[in-house]
Amino acid sequence: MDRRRTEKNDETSAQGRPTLKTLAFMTGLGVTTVSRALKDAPEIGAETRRRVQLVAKQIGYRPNRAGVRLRTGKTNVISLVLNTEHELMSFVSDIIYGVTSVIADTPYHLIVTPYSRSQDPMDPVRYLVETGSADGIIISRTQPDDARARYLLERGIPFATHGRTDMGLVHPYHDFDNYAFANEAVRYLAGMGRQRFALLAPPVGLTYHGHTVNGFADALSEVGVSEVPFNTVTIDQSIEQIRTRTAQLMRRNDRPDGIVSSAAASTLAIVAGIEDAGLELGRDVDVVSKQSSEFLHLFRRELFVVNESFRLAGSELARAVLGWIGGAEPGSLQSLSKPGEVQVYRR
Amino acid sequence: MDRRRTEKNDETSAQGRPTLKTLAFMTGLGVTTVSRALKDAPEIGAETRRRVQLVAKQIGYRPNRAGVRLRTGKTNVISLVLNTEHELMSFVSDIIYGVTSVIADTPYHLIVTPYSRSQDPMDPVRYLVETGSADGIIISRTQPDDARARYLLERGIPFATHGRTDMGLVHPYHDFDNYAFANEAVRYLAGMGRQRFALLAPPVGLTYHGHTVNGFADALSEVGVSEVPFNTVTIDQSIEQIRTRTAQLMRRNDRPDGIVSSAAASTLAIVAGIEDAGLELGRDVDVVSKQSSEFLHLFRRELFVVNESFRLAGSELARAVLGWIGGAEPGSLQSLSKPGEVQVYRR
DNA sequence: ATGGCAATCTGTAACGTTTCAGGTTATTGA
DNA sequence: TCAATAACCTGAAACGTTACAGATTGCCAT
Repeated sequence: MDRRRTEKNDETSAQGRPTLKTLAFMTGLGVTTVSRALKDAPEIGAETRRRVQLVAKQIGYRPNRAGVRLRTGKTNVISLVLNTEHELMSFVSDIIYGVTSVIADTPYHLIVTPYSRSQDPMDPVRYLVETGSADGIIISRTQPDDARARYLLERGIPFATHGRTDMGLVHPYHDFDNYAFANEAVRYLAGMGRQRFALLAPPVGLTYHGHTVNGFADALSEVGVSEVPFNTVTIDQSIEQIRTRTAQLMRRNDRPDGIVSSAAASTLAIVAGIEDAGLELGRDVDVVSKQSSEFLHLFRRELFVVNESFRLAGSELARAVLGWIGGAEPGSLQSLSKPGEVQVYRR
Repeated sequence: MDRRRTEKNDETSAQGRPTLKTLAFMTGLGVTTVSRALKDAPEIGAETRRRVQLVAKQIGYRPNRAGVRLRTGKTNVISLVLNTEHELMSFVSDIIYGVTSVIADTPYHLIVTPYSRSQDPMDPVRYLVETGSADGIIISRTQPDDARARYLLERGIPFATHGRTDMGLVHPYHDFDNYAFANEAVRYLAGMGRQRFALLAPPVGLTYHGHTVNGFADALSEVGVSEVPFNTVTIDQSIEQIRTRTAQLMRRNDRPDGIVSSAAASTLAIVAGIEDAGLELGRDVDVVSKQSSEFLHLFRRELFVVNESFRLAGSELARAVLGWIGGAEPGSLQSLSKPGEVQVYRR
């Protein structure tokens, strides 16, 4: 159906929402002038500018996104690309809140672009670029050699990664210092007299797996304690797999007496596994875990935790992308969040 | 900057992504014909239709969203309106996954429109409608007399609510049967011999608060047991508030020996409160809790749980909105999810 | 042959915006 | 006084799409 107004050449514009044409008619100016007045162009007289802006405010003019997008290619959209299967629950909500809090007083909208386990992580990114659906992109599950980052860098599309890459290319990112986390966790436990350490690491392939493993290994050798490997189990595995594997581990003679866990949900499974093996948290073994929201202390108050804020990650990432879109140097839009103190709840 | 191609009247179109004009040139047809051929209009010859579609597929033609939107007003966008402060963590991620899984093989994009505690919940909805930013809207935290639903109904904007309203107006919704949940929870606990019940309810004002309270109260009188009121504390309160209040409650002489909790996160606090009071879960008191992901059994295996799937809610809501947009009767797009059996983990 | 009709196809205009290439005044300098 | 100039303003075109209102062609009944 054709939405054209009944009057062919209407200047009445009583109906529908106001456009530049409406403003032009109301102010008696040309559409061009109105357009420029609204964006503070210098060749518009100061009074005209004020007048136009006043009227625009009064009648609640909002630029039509489709018009702008068609004409300029600017979408005013930031896309958050998420893995539907793997992302941690709190990750998604917190990061969205972080992003939206930054985006709130800008014309940007946030669209969520999902991809599933089976898909190539490049698919959603390629889709966004090929269809020109976003001005900026936020990606997570970053890899050391990340095809998506390379691709986006090649086409000059502003983006930010949650986690760093390691390809010698510079781009905005936000990351949590997982090296420091794992390192300090080991030192903390060693300081309590713990000797044999296990690490439940992030999935192999993601950059922060390396960071975590390195921080862990370096601390082990620095304080002179040994490792009991978790083998192939990572925080990406199911609760049941982690629980079973932990129980196995805890039944060995050389079982760990200190465990470092990279995710709060996995820590629940670890503790369950410990107790399945008939051992007691805080007596037979201590656990330091990352968490992104304050709830582990309710679970077992013997747990030691380090907080990682995904809300902060979301806002930093949004700031980074907007910064890049706004012309800032990509290299200046990188941030690394340091872990706080290990927190104790036991009393 | 003007993005116009270098050749004023180019039919070469080697650069940029293909448009209808490109297709028209390649097939030797008019732009109109191509447009109609792609949407299977009947007045286009069968062979022409196939030819155009073949070429379109070959060169990877994708309609320009801005063009379509400007011309037709169709945005191909569904907006999920979220309260930034209150929504439960798992709620957000699961519902997004549910929505995106349905939307995945449609041209729709999902945009997340946030609003904060301080804002009128109408604000984001009004914004979406006034700027014509979405073809369909999903809202949560539904109230019995919901201004947003009324508003959207008035302007004929397709939407679906998570939770029902109670205004005598018909619109799509998805809801979990919280009446049944609370009712069955009480019956279950009463069946174990529990006598004095407390309910940690959803926030007053939301429709499902009423459902939950009614299901709870009806069961109490049906099985002839009494209530120990939680008073003004609801699942919207902070962990600490719930914990403190629970501890207070548990120190009373007529303390509850059966508690029904409407949210998993709150249940953590309830258990902490119970233990703060020196009591033991499973011995002095039993708790039935809703949860949206399987983790409470790891927390305390004495907990009884009933699962509510927000992923299902997300997909049902998306289906409902798309159905309405597609012309289905709003009344036919309502679904109510029944709680499953109370789950036991204790062994 | 001719008028009518069905089957296909097409050009134009319009959605709301921005850019380009001027146009109109008033003012300045000589 | 007159040309040059600055300061402001403007119409037209274009982004990619779809609806409208025809064109064109071939075929059939008369």
